[in-house]
Amino acid sequence: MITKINVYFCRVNSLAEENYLKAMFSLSNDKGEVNVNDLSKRLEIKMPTVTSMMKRLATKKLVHYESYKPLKLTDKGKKEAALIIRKHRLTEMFLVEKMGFGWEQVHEIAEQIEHIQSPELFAKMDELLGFPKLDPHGSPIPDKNGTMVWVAYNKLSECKAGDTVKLSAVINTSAEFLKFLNSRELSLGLKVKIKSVEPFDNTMVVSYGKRLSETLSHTVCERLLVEKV
Amino acid sequence: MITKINVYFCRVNSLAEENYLKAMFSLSNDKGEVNVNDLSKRLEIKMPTVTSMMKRLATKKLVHYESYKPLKLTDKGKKEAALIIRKHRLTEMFLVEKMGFGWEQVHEIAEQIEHIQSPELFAKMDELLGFPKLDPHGSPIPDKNGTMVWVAYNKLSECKAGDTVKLSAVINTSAEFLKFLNSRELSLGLKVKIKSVEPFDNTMVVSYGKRLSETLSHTVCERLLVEKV
DNA sequence: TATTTTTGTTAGTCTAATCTAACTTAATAT
DNA sequence: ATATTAAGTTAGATTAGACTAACAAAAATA
Repeated sequence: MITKINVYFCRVNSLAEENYLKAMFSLSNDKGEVNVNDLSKRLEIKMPTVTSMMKRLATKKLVHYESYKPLKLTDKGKKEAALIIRKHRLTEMFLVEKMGFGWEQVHEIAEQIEHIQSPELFAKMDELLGFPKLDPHGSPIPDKNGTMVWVAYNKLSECKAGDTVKLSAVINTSAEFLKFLNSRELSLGLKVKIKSVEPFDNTMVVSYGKRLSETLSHTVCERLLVEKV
Repeated sequence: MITKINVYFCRVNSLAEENYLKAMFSLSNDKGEVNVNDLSKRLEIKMPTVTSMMKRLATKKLVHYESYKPLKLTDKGKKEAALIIRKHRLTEMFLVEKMGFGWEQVHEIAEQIEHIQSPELFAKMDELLGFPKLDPHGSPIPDKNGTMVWVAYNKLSECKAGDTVKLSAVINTSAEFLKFLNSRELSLGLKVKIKSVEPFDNTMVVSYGKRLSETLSHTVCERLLVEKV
């Protein structure tokens, strides 16, 4: 006799749990610590609720919890969080690059789709996007194992005349800023040569692609992250 | 003073409620009636739970509920259900046609994505798919208002020699059957002419596209729905 | 028609996830 | 150093959504 075992939908962590993990991940300071209060504010959930959830996540070995001490994700917790962020960022990229959404439209949708349980779906997005390492904000996309590769970027504004750099990421993306980048044909991966820096206002004159002399304001250069080449 | 009103996420019906509505819709008989028992079995949820949910859906005017009488969706309930089915079918089609999934892989994923709250996402899928009226099973896709257009189909097996018909839908799709159709270049929308019907076993000889003489078994003809042209 | 079976309901329990009120510990400021 | 404020916890209530056990109504059958 065969016993039927239903494994339709094996959700390891609930939707609520996933949201706590993700928020903790993004709020962690350099020591990996988070305050109950900050978490409470971020999630718009009252502190006692947060405390009780932390106790639960601790029994699941996702969080180190000790009364009155700062919260910390365990390695397991970090990995789970990174995998959710992976799904979020892949979704955002997919919506923008493959479905024609505007960048400002996709966050809300990705907030929901990041909870979908289907490794195949996200593997397919990854494939169709060409296995990107960074999303259009320049934030790293964790890999299938939840590993996030952080590259040490420099701001373009910190480079000096004569440097040749690769455009790798963008800080504090706004729809307007992305439109500006588009209008100047500035895209991630682009090689840019710094021709001169105006000492008065830190404006840079750069060349790239077919554009041999473009001027970028300091405000713009502060928001562009580059790798030296 | 401005009062902040958060309307981040206005989920009208919970995930559980949506699943009840969808199940009721698909179990409804010609009178639009469903039994508590059948619903309970379909959802794998015990009858008392179903009863109590029905009372809740009744207060939300989604279900007509009277003790010991068959359940019925209200018009409002039917509409909500149809909209979920719309999302499910658009998702399945999108996964197959735009992302390269196999038909057998997409149901599970669509079961989750159908609950995503984002009219924009599904409008975009609809657009990218060219506003399809039928999914690859030949099931109708409800429109944005939850209206489902049912076309009166005939089985191919019920047609006679000399008829020319348009292939419009498929009954009881299995991965194997769809593979078979692919291998013979039989696709929805295709015009097929019936050359002869073998009276012994009801096998049909048909021509279509570049194939001037293909033989289709009765089993296959029983599963192909057509419109006369 | 009377009995049995199936279907549906009621009552009460449980867990997840939220809340408020009251209390405790830690941090800040006088 | 003490008083005040901020941060964190405990206790207890609430709602959604599930369950089991027991009962009631309707349908099927003898």
